[in-house]
Amino acid sequence: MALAAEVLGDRWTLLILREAFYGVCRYDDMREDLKAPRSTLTDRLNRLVAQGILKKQPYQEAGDRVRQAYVLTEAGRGLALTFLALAQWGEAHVTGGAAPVGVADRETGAPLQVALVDAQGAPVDPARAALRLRD
Amino acid sequence: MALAAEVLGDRWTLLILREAFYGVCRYDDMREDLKAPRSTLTDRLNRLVAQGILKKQPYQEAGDRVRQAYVLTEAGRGLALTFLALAQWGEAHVTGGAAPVGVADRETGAPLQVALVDAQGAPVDPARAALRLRD
DNA sequence: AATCTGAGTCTTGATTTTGAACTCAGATAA
DNA sequence: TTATCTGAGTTCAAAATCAAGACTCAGATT
Repeated sequence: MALAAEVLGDRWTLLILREAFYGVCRYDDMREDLKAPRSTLTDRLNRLVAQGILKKQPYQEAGDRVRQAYVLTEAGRGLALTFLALAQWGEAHVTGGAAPVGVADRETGAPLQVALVDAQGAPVDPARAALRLRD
Repeated sequence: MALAAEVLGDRWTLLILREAFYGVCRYDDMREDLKAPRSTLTDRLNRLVAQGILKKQPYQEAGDRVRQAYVLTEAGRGLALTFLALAQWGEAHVTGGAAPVGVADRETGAPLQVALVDAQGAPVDPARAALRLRD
């Protein structure tokens, strides 16, 4: 988990990833949303690419030259659960209970939750969880 | 989630919380584990206390004066799922697949997982999740 | 030829972080 | 009583990092 801390342990990186999950993938769009300084944004994006969490994807719009988009890689998409858990926490503990947002199914709208489950899918209290060496 | 980023968007804060989840709660123990500079550690601990994620708890060992321990509050413990999800991600994507650790039940040793589930507890693909405004 | 735009780089002053030394309060030892 | 030890911090100068804004560059448009 030390490496994971290396990845997420930065305000801008966290916000950039949130943008990426929202589907924002262009430099200037992120810059506008986040109001991050250019040099910082460039630095964080490059770092995320080097870490294999984002990748540059060339794209071209009609009557314009080729540009780069930053999109989540497979590993990057794997962080979704972490972000959802964090959003769920913020909702419950930061926003004073009067939670304005929740996690829901993109298509059906049904409410979803991040939870700890055992091999049979039965829910387990997070207090019971511990990191263990695999056999 | 912007506030959540405020909380977690810092390398030392993330590592301090990991220590807290491991049960380390004394200033000097953390300092030794993390090798963080004293001033930074003091600053982050105070910040976490101000944010209501840790609390100071006086304790006294035999033949010693009263000291402060830093323990997770209810809100702090609520971050467990986020950390477990992060650990699970690190395991799968950072540690190159050959994962040495996993999440398991503290008592029975049964393997556990952080997962996205619907209201009935059935697993859902994280790609389907979106943040939605509550009705 | 002049202008515009997305995506950067460069420069410079401001803020943060670091490491090392210093402080403080109570317990114990001499 | 004076000295010493320890956990838990402060304080301070030097080093690293960040922010804001100006500058660059390449290709499309006027």
